[in-house]
Amino acid sequence: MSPAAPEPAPSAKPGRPRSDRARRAVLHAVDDMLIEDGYAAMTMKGIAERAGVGRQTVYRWWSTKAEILMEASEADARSELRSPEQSDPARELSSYLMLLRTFLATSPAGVAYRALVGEAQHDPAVRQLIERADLLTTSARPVLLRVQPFTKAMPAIELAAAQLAGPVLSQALTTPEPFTDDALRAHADTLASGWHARFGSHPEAM
Amino acid sequence: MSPAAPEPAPSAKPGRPRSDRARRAVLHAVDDMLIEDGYAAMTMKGIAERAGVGRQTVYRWWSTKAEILMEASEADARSELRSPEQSDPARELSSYLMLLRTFLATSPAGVAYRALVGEAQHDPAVRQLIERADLLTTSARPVLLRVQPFTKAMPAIELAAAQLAGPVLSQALTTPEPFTDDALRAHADTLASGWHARFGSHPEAM
Amino acid sequence: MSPAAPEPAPSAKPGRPRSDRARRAVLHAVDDMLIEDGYAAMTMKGIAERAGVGRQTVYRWWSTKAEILMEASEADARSELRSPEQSDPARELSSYLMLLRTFLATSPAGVAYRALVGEAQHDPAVRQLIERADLLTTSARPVLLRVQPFTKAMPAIELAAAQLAGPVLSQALTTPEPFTDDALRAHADTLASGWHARFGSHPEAM
Amino acid sequence: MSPAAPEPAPSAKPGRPRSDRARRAVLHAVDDMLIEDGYAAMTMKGIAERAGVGRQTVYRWWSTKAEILMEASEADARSELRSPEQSDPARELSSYLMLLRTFLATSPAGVAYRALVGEAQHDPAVRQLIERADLLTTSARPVLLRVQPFTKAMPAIELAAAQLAGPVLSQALTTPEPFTDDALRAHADTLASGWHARFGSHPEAM
DNA sequence: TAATAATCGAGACGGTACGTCTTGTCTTCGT
DNA sequence: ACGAAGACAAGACGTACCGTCTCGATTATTA
Repeated sequence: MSPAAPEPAPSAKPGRPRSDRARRAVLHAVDDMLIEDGYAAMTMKGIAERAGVGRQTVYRWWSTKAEILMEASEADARSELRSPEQSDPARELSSYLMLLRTFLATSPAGVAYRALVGEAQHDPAVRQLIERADLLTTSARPVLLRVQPFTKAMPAIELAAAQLAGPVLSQALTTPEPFTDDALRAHADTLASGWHARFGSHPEAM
Repeated sequence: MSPAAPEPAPSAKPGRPRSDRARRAVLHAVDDMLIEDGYAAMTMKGIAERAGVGRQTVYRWWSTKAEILMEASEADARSELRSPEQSDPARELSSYLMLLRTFLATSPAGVAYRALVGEAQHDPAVRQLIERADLLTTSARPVLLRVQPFTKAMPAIELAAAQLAGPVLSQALTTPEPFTDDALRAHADTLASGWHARFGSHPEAM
Repeated sequence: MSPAAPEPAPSAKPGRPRSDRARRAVLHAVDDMLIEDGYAAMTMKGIAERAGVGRQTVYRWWSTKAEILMEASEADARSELRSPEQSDPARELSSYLMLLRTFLATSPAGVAYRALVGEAQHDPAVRQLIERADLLTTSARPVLLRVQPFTKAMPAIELAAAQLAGPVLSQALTTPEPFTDDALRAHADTLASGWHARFGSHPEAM
Repeated sequence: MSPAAPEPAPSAKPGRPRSDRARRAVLHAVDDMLIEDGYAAMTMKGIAERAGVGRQTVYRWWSTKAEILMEASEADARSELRSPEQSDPARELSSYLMLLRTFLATSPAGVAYRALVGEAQHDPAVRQLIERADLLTTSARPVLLRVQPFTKAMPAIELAAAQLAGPVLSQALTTPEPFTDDALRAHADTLASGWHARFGSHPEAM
């Protein structure tokens, strides 16, 4: 009887709206399959089947498995790399380094990131995704900004971030064993010294 | 009586010996195709056809295209990363860094190395090849050994190599632009200072 | 209101339906290739390419080239072996024999049948196809049923069919020259006599 | 002077003579493999390995597996199809038919013959081998010659052989079950009657 | 006693079909 | 219009066999 406003949705577009159920199913499938089978064994076909979703639905919203993986893991990656503020500058560096090392070595989002960096070496489109995300600089920046006031000559943030995080990423990508805590502390010390730190809250400093 | 040990054959195996012509054709094909088409577009089928070689012949001697690429580029990579001795320690570090940066950015062997590091993230077998080669430590070691006498506290070679080369490799793998010469010099300075170097203040120290 | 038999769809299955265009292209390709190149030179790969069809599409609907060939030629074979009714029993036998001889020697469907009998000796699956089709008995039966009333002791249809058609098939499979018309008439006479026929000399005998 | 040229051998050729050991090993291998794995699964490679013989050695003496199989089985086939003389003409025909049926159904040489007839439909070279051997006429001829005096109108030997043996071969090649003894006796009777036999030396005849 | 020559087993060679897999597109139905 | 199902053309995968070739070793005849 009601005049029946047939306008159930705030979405102005006609037709059936995108199914959020399908979107989440795909993202979860990708997350799971990466851990269970690895990146190489993941296929668009497999993802669609695992998600219980039509193949075309996947292709409609994403071009490659890398793109899906990016969307599935980027938020996690950023939040997991948010290094909490520390009591002193030396700790800022070393606790960030440990966070990063563990993220790359064991976190699902870290595994995803390594896979994406790998794929970026073969596929220019993935390369752009990785460059845009720039996870290293992005995650190191807050730490460096907190440490900067205590140093006399830290270089530009981009270089400093590479100096800080680059060795850890390289290690994760090319060697079997990640750095120990001691190694990371030594690395932090080297950089702190190199940046002419006066980390003056510590009386003996320099 | 018999004056000679009856050691007649250096080739003990029966059957037709391996064709060196085929081996070289495959390695050259891989080298060329990587530059022309990129790693992803390279296929075992394509390599065999390009080399004018049977498919089975490729599979007989190599398991994956990564393995071929490794054999094709490893020697080049090692020789291209042999950093010539410099007049002073500061130059040792920075000229190695520039060599490494340019190798990764433009050398065919460097492109191959990046592709292999990429593939190592997807394939454990390639991962082992990369770990065994350990190009960073191997190439940085001679430089570090020459610099070490001038520092008071350089850490273990493995860590020092990662500190030195890691940022350059990470940059090459994840960002669009390689480091400038200035940035590399700044990085060298940072490490030298961090390692408590007494560079040059004692020029006679050499 | 209407009871409305809710039988809207003959195709209950979801998904894209089978392409009849692809099916016919494959069957035609097989027909042509058998004549042009022979059975041994036909390959699943070649059939797919000749038909302009994906390889998987062929394998999806047929297991072997023999299966395709069977489907492509069975209908033709049956219709070509339908021997028209004759004015007298002696003619029934001899005209069927000539039909069969010429079918096996020159008809494309006859060539296909010979190839399939050949393959049946190597592949049990093809063997079953051939056994199920039982072309000899099937094609001879109508002839024998028309002749039977004029004989006193024709054996069971299966044996009679083998007696009638077996020599012609054997000849086609193992010797260079097919039987002449005279030979076939002599064969028909032998069987007619052997079956104690009182053919036509006594038309009222019916 | 020369006390008899030392020419002990009909083999005038220089060089190492053909190894009879290798020849027999190949023939045995083919015999065994046909029974164990079937014709289709036999390969030149497999035969060589099974015989413990080089691949080239096989190709040196035979072109195809069919040729080897022919050499391996022809002698057996001929001797197994030598039908012993019987006490009366009716028995001549029926005991030959039973011999032939059992040969085709169960004898290794019979299996080989069926495989060769099969291959002959695909390969003209094998076709010629089969035509030259003409096993049916060859084996039926002695029987027919012994029976002929007792018939008034047996056709030419080739046709008579096809009439006699053709149904049995066709049955063996295209149907699952071979003929029973009764069926073969009925077939013999039909032909005998058809050939106007007077088999009359036997009072009860006909 | 050597030289010559054809054989032997072994196994790599360039090719090519096998049957399976994944790709990205398309075509159908039901919601 | 979207979503699921699944067929479509294309083409790489790694394996098997093809028939040829190249080895070193063996076994004959001829000089």
